[in-house]
Amino acid sequence: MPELPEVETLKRRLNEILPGKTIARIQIFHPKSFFGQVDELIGQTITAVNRRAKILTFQLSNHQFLMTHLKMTGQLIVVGQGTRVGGGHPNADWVQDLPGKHTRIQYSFIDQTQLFFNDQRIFGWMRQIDQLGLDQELAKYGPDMINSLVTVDYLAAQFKRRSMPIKQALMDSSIVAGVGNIYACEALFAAQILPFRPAKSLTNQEITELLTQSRRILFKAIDLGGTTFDGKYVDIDGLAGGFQNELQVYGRAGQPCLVCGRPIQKIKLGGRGTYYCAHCQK
DNA sequence: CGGAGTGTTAGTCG
DNA sequence: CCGACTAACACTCC
Repeated sequence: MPELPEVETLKRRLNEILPGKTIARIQIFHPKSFFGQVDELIGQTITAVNRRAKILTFQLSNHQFLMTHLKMTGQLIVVGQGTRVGGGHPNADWVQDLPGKHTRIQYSFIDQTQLFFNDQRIFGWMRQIDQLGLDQELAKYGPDMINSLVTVDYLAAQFKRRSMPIKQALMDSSIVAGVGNIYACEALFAAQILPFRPAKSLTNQEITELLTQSRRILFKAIDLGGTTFDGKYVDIDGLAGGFQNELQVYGRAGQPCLVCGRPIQKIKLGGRGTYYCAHCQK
């Protein structure tokens, strides 16, 4: 589930409860889910939680970092005295006893609070890393779409030398970070641009509109706490978001376009499900 | 049983 | 070296 708005939502929630907590114990249940030195983390206090692209970083009192990418199915859940806070991929682990079937790492803090990293498909990871390593990792990413560093001129320069579909260019994190499959579909619909158009074919006016709409949608999704698909879990306080009610095209194949009434199309682009309106998007 | 799923990266080829 | 394309990662649900 996690795209930029979901990760940002998670960051804000974690920042309200994790700073000041000291790691007492770490249990790794799956070797592919953790990299780095556990010893660098034990006894350290979390001072802040930050986000860049879809990556979360936990800053520690010894100037090391705990870094995580949830990929498709990762979740972070903090369980305290009668409280449960977190976010990420919505599934039954949100409500079940933890550690559960998909718990890959468990952090225990000295105040008895627990942090669980659950990840069904084991694409996600957490790692211990120092400042230099963190900088090197983050250097692979273009600026966040919601960062003002992303300008029409910047995007135009990137797009004009690429023949790949604009949707793939929009989702290419080395060009611009934080736009995943859902929000790419939604932004292209809002900007009235067909997803398979070569990136280099966009006019400056179209790029301007795409940038404006991408930002608007991402900020709105953050305001609503992200997108939660599985209806079974949307009522759980503190975990679910509300943007699923705002989706215009994603997941609506065959249903009427909310603007013109014609059926929403679904194709595959770069191996990903792509939804659009053949009439409204040019 | 086959296919699809909210993300990224390694490898290949031109 | 760059861009385009594909497979792979591992698991659950429909």
